[in-house]
Amino acid sequence: MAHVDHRRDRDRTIRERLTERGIRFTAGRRAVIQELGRAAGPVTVAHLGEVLAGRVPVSSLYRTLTVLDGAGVVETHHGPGGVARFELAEWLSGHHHHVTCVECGLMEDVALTDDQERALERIAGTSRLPEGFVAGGHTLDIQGRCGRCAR
Amino acid sequence: MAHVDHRRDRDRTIRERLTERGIRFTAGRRAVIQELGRAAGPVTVAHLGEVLAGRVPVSSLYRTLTVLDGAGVVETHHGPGGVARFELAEWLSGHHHHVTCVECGLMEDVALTDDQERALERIAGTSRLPEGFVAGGHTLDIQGRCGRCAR
DNA sequence: CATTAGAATGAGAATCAGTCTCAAACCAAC
DNA sequence: GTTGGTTTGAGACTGATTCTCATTCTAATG
Repeated sequence: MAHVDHRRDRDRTIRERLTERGIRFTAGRRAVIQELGRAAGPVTVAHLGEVLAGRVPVSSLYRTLTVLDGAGVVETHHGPGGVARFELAEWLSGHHHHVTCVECGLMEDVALTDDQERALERIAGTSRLPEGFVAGGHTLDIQGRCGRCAR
Repeated sequence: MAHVDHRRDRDRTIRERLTERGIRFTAGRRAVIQELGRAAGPVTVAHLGEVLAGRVPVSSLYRTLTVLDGAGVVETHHGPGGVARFELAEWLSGHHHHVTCVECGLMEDVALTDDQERALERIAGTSRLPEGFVAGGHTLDIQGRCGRCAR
């Protein structure tokens, strides 16, 4: 499915997907999705809590994110420190990879060129996996230090 | 630095590295390292606890792993569920990547061919990173289901 | 071989991210 | 505007990880 570009369209698509599964697209959920759409990479619950300034309590944030993950609308990652980070699923934001700051844990999106992506796909697709392992996707993660931490 | 092959050599090298930093290479630490050397991929503290059958208490395991990580002897990863997994650093085990089971969190090592690795390095090295980000290493992670969970 | 100072250990308390519970609020449809 | 299922908020709870501190070890020294 193609990357969904405009907020309006995106919200409609998400609403449809949720409705299909008997899940409501409520204000809190919309707020979380909007925030994820703004972010430059996967964000933590702590971040969402701050940005949404208490409008959505932590327990609801976690629940919302779990529900949305289950519905395939958000994806969950675990950065340094074991803190979960969330972002819109790739069918909404486009396929991409991440850079991770080993110092502060910040994650940001990195898009590859089509050539790079093709090459990466070939690597992932032809590598010898452990017996019985069934591959789904792949992620290239580049580690280093973010602008702030690099000093 | 080249991948250290034999346990004897490996332990000597590690001892030197630790000694340089005023860190002792004690029985508990040796046990942990030996176990990491046996594993087919990054393992959890719970796993180490079982395998070492209570010979090393949890608090010591965490401390040991933290110390060894700080000394560059082990590396820490965070799999699904946010549970930390530990493995020997690459200068000891050789550069490699991982497959991750999205179901149970199992991680196993995957080595690429030299060609694949070169291609991957080129991709990581030429991708456009966020302003100010200084890249260190890269990791290709292949997600899917392990033999057990794929059923 | 005894001394000693710094390093390491064990046990349990403390922390913190994330999950669960349950009563109250909501929503969509009738 | 009633109803039944869904969502929400607050706070209790869990489980992984970290911290504390008194005790034990180690390695170097005399």
